[in-house]
Amino acid sequence: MNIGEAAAASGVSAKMIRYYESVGLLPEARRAGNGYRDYTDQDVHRLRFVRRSRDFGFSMEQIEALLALWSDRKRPSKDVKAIAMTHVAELDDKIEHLRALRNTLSHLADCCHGDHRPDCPILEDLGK
Amino acid sequence: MNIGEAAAASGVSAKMIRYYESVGLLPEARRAGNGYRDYTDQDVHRLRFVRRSRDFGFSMEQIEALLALWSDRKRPSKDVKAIAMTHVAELDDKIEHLRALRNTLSHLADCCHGDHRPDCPILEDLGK
DNA sequence: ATAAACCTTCCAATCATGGTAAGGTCAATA
DNA sequence: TATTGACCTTACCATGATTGGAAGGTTTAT
Repeated sequence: MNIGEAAAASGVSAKMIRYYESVGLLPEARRAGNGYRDYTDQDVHRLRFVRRSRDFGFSMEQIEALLALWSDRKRPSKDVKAIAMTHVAELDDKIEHLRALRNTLSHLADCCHGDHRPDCPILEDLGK
Repeated sequence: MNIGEAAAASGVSAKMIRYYESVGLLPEARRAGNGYRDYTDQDVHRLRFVRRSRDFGFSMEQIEALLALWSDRKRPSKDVKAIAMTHVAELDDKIEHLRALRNTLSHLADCCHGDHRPDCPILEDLGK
């Protein structure tokens, strides 16, 4: 299977497949006689795993660890859970941070009459 | 005032002050006789404005627009409010996206017993 | 035969920030 | 006065994840 077909089947762009290989997240692909990368269904399975992990917002470092655990049929589930819980905590932090920003900004905007007049509590606050 | 003093007074690092200048977010700084950048209290005020805008998560493009409005004493407040509301909407989108991820992942983690056994619904889901 | 659609590698850009290296300047101290 | 240390200058390199393009080789279909 060409890289383009593997990309279409996995949802990971050909660009990213090459990139993941170059940084060592994925092993070097086998090459066909013409020098083209050649992928199996199992490779595509792994690519989909990577894509789904990315969709969950895991960092490449975390994905590397998850991939290793995924390949190890004897891994203890607590190792996986630890990575997942760490990521949940990271997400909680980000969400809380954004929520606080959003509320402050929204409050400022509510106080701005938003018409042709120049008075604006938003700019006043930013200028403090 | 040297760039270091301006950095300390504004909370924007000297690195970032030079960077903002290089990309045109800030005008080129006056130079003292020795070639050092020279800042006034008003410059520091502007730097603080930029820093606070960054703290709010505004993009540099948005900050550029906000700076222009800030400098224009006749600006209509609705122009400012429009930028702020756009950013609130962006934040809402991000928050909602992260919240959905967080809940899905948290649910998967709840279903993982997290012990020495290898069975793990998290990896099972990622492998789908 | 030719054109389109692939593939290859290499290089550059994004955004905001930090680091570092090589060199000039200024202030205080031995 | 000489030196030291703390500044400043410009110019690169790196990050993380991704996209874009150029230049060139291969396959496939017309």
